[in-house]
Amino acid sequence: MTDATSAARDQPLIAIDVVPVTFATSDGLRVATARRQFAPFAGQEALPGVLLDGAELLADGARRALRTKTGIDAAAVRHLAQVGAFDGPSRDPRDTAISIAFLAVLAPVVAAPPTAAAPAVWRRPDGDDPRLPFDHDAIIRAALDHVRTRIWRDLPLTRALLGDVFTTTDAAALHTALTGVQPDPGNTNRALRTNPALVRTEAPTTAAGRGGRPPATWTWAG
Amino acid sequence: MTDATSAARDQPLIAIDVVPVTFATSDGLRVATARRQFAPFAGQEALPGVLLDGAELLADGARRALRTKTGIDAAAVRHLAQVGAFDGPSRDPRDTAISIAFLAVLAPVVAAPPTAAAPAVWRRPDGDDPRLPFDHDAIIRAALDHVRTRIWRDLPLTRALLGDVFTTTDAAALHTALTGVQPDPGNTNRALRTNPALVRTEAPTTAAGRGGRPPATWTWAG
DNA sequence: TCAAAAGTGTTAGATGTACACCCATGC
DNA sequence: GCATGGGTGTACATCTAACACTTTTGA
Repeated sequence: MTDATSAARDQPLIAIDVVPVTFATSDGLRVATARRQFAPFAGQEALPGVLLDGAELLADGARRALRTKTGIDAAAVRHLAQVGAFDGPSRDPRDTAISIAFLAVLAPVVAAPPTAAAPAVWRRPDGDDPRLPFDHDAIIRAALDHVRTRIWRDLPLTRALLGDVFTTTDAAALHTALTGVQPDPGNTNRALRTNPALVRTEAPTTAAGRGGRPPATWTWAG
Repeated sequence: MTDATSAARDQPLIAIDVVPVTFATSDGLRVATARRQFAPFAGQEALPGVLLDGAELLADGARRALRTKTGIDAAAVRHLAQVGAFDGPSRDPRDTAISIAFLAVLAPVVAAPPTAAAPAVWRRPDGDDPRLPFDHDAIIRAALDHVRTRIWRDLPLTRALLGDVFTTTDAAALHTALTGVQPDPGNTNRALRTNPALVRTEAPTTAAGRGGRPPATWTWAG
């Protein structure tokens, strides 16, 4: 946005790639991919992505990628955050392109095989699935790092992951999914109790436990 | 990087904007701007920025912006970090354009009026200079926020700001410049002494103090 | 009543904050 | 020696981690 010569129009393509993430205590963290329709890498699973439109906002491009590539509606997006811009000659064999990556936290979905209307495939990010094309593995790593460093500091992000009502168990499971270590249940409860952003609810403990005392449930103040 | 139709080429322009930052105990934090040569906003001070070239890496574009707009050579760049991508219809009156912003930490410069070869104007970020065009004020805010949240956690960044050899006073002044509060000198010294990344040096206390005990000097281990 | 799972209490260690006092320098 | 300013020691609060023990549920 500096030179007057806007004729210098051999710029890289601008792609938007989205890392769709959900969390549920039963399933842990999940990242969605979809089968690519077009070359390059047609037929392979990859992150949903689009080329940015002329007058489109970056966040709108991210929502469009979710909708058109995975069938996920914008209403299901609880949180959208920019992760960063990725470049490098090796990331796209076709054209030079930069990718602006977004993290999208979605409401957890019922486990279902991908259909034509909802072609998303949900996978564990640490699973040993086949590696993704482009630099999508690096993008997922950056997105999860974004989450790891901001959980409980970024309240909208945390709320998007846990939902409006959640249990102590859910919070502990999220911590385990992100860091790999499971926190002391007692300390977890105390951290939630003393968090001014949370209030305890009397909501019935949703799912049937496998025995044991049902966990406390929490909502967000304000 | 998704649709096969690479004919969809009415994408926004890709600009690279750089926030050049230096720190010195005597001057505090400084951000450089340069007078724009071209429309829009020709003649006004703004962050150095360029339109990305076709095969150019983002970081290379940032270095080119520094060189061509402020006369700062890449060798003076101690640290370069991506801050984020900025969009929005109001940010450029000419074309739709997105900007990928970089933070560039530079070796402190001797205070000198801008020349044709080095047209950079160094200003205090919190000063009441006239507001900058585009969304450059927001970009500077984001870049400084990037520094504030990473200081002492991101060692290369911290080292770039303080230099290879620095005094306890320098570290305290950096803290003051970033947070506005000046830390307890005793605690500052202890924090440096117990930081495994630092070693104490016997370097002579460079500048003549205004009286008072000269501060300890530190270097980076490894 | 037993096992499972969560909640409460308590404590040791680490970390952070504050402040009184001591030391090195310029004038 | 006196003002200036950094360094050392110490006390106190806070946060963190760990663990023993209690409570609530399902089977």
